[in-house]
Amino acid sequence: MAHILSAVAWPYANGPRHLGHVAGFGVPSDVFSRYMRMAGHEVLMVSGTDEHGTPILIQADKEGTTARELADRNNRIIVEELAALGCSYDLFTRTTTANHYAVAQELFRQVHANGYMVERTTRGAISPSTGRTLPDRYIEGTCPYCGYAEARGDQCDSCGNQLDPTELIEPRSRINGETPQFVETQHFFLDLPALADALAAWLDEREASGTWRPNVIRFSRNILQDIKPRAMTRDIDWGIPVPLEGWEDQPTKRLYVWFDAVIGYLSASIEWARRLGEPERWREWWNDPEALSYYFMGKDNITFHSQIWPAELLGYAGRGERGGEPGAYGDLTLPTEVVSSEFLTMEGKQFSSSRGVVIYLRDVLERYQVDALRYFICAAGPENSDSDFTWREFVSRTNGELVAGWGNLVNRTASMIAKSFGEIPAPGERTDVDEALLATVRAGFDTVGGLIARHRQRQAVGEAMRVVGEVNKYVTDTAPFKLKGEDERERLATVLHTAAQAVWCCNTLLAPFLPHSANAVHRTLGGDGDLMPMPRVVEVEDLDDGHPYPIITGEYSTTPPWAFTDVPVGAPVAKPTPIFTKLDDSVVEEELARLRGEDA
RNA sequence: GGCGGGGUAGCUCAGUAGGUCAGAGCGCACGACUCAUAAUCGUGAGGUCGCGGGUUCGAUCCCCGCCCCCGCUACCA
Repeated sequence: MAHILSAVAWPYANGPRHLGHVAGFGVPSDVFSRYMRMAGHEVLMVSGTDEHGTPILIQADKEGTTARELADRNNRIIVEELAALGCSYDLFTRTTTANHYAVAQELFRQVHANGYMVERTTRGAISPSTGRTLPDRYIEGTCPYCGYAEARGDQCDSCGNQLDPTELIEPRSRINGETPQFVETQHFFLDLPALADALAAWLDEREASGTWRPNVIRFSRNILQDIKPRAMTRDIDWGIPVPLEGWEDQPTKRLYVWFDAVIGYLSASIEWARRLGEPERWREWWNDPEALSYYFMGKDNITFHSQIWPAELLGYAGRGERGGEPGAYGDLTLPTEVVSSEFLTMEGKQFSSSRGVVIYLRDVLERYQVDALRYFICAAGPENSDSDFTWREFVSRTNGELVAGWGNLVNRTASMIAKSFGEIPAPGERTDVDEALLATVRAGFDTVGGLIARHRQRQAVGEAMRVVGEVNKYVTDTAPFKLKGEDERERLATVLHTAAQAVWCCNTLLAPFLPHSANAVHRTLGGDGDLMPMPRVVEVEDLDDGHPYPIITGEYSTTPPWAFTDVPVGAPVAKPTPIFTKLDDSVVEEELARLRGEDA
């Protein structure tokens, strides 16, 4: 048994999440966490909404509200949709808690004290009317190379040249059109070069473990090549104050949103322990060198998890070339594995809320079964390369695999049992066919479990479905529906018991992927209550400042073991109702019309 | 431009440290069966494994060149 930190990327609180988001981090992290709990490990799964940064501020301005109000609203939306998806967080919180502020400031202070946070004067663009940093992306103007009038400050979309915003002809703010001011400004830089050797040593060790996905480790090594100090503060009035004398009171200097967002993994762990009433409990996942940590995210986040976050941890511990010592949190463990997904596209195009190429999670959850979506993501998600979501494939996988394959197996098995016995029958003597099926099912636990542990969920779910296929074949071959004679009664009982036993176990194999329907199947076969625990949304108050907000949490100690368990002989089985809903082909056209903006 | 990923049956993809490696699922055709949401089971057709060279007894898998698609390129998160 190990302590496993399941660290899930923090969704940015600028609106509801779309399928690309949950395919990248939501579902994979939940499958992994649920499986690890079933396998007997002590899992701590944390995340929250990331609420600082320029985009939220701008959007709030646009809507005539405050950043805080906007964050409150979007936090609630995201909490509700992730809970509905069944993501079993121990704590899903947010970056605007007093606890998070304190933890982020503690890290900054110690990294600074250890000498890895250096002050520098830089030239940057600010908005003259607000004094806020104007990120390169928010400046546009005429490209000096090709004359394109709407080049962005970081890159020209027309000719592809990389730009410096000062090169733009007639630069203007994309936010309000004003001319940006290029000013000298003081910022703190994380001295990544001073931590580069330590980072490289850590990556060497991680690479040697052989478990990282190849593209992730390669990319991480790559960005280590020309590593430079990176600014960790911004001129902005929305964020965490810089906890140093002379800086604290400056209303326009704040920590860079990415500096604080990754600290959320630690602060959420601490908040979880505090809410539990055992405030030091988080240390089991963070101070024990044997503890394992897995970070789930989309590939656009790799830099922050395989470089910035480990650098912050190394700097905090004083493990760079300048030495130093750990702060109050002690020596914190670096990521065991950065598990990055690729991107999900949508009918061949990249998701884009602004261009309307988007399917929001909540819309899907409103119209379709949550496990149908989870199934699609597990079976066809962007695990090792980009993958495409199409409504046609969604319908075809749901109908062909979930409904006709798995759901129908449950249904035909339960129907026959209900009709012939009304309860799970006790088996008579088993034949070779029966034993062979049970052996196949038993072997499934090692195979499927091993694949999930290695983050090969597509193959894992495929393997589980292959076992389902074997059970369907068994039912067809043994043809219990033909065993009608009184002298065949015992054989019938044996066959139906074996089928029920196999379905019972397949349900366990599929439970990390399909937790909601696992509960339905469980009851169909006479099980008591829920098989898989579900997260719940709880209204809480900030532990330090009383601000109310919703969290996702749960009691997962009742998680069933990842093992062959006996189907309850004698448990009543009634005529079943189908677990999964078959989708009409018209869904495809309907949804495509919706995408085109026609109301269906 | 740089870095990375990918181009394998109609579709979605797996695969080989080079020699039963030409595969799976879906779709299609045919057959079996009827317990089940017309679900299930079996059989079959189908591909010069992006293009051109090279190394080798032998390459889809290694090397070189080329074409095409996609992503990232670090102060948006």
